[in-house]
Amino acid sequence: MRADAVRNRAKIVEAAKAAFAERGLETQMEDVARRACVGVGTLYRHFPTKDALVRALIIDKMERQAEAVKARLDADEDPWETFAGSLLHGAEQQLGDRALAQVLAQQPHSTWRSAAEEDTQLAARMAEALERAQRAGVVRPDARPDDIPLVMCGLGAVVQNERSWERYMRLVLDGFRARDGDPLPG
Amino acid sequence: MRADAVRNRAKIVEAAKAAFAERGLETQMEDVARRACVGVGTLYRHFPTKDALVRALIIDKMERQAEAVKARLDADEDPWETFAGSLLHGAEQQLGDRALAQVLAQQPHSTWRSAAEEDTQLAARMAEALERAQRAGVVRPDARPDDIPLVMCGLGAVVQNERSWERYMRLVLDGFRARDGDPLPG
DNA sequence: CACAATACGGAATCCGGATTCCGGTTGTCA
DNA sequence: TGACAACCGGAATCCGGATTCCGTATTGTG
Repeated sequence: MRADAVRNRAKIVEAAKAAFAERGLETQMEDVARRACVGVGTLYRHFPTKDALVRALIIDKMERQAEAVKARLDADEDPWETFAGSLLHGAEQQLGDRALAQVLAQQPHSTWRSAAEEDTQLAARMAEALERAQRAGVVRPDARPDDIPLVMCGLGAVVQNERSWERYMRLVLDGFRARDGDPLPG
Repeated sequence: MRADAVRNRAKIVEAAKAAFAERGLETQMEDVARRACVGVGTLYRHFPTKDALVRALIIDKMERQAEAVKARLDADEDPWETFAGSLLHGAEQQLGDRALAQVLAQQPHSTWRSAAEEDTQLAARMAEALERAQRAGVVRPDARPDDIPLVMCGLGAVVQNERSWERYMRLVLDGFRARDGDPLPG
């Protein structure tokens, strides 16, 4: 790849990250190009489609998140802290990236969203965090790994709309903690 | 208003309800018109804008929901049942209406969404249900009325994406029940 | 240094809807 | 029943963005 092409690609990715984080999915390709000081044509030579661009950004974000969870698991601290901390970290991630929150909350993308979650092992690692917490007896035993996407999905909506996402998170976390009451259905 | 105009308006409202419930906000004005066996022009004479049409449908849904909550309050049964039942009823409502779920989960509409909630007294009545449950000691005392929209907003996203919305609801409800642990922030 | 081979910019094109317009109908009232 | 206003249908128009195209400008190779 030619040197200028490499340089431009980097500029584009940076610009796109910033733009989508700030404005969300409505960000226009021209905005990205302008921010990157590049023509739309160039943008399209690097990413054939707006969707492809978004996909790349999201997968990148998820990889980072997966790493963060791994770090927590490796540190092997208090199981509850590991679990809750990972979830809260994810929430902050969404708070700082409108596009991420939108993708997590919306349906049309769910196909590759879940694919990405698995590819990046994010799902597996979160499951591990959950299981440890359950073994330690600090999370209800009837919680399941796939309850986590459930919560992150809801969070995506909350983060975009309401100011008190932190109350939401705490409420849900207390739901995970709960031990009395009816067991979860299905 | 001329007789045929009245008839057409009714047909349009019915068609719109069905179409938006089924397909969500992506429903096209022409689809609605076709279902109502009416030209787009007619549709536009009754509702000046797609947005106006959606607004009308949503407000209607909320009114019904407000009535349902009132009915529960009037019945004056077990406070927990009243509270949880109202929330679950809302969830079912969203399950049966893609557009409703989308509006509740998405941001751009939040302006008139909240307006509608207040107009229809839905907010006030949910608050009442919450308070009763708190007085009865079955809901944590640090929960607040505006935690409810939070949850319904998240639910909007969950309902669209994941199959197990019921697990989500139960988890959240257990969060409301919780009494130990840290108090909710902010 | 000259020539391909690659990249670039950004105006022009394309497209999927929403919204408008107007000649033709229908309902109503005297 | 006749006249007129209120309605209709749906083709034509408009618009915001994504995507394509092509004449130029850069690179790096012999």
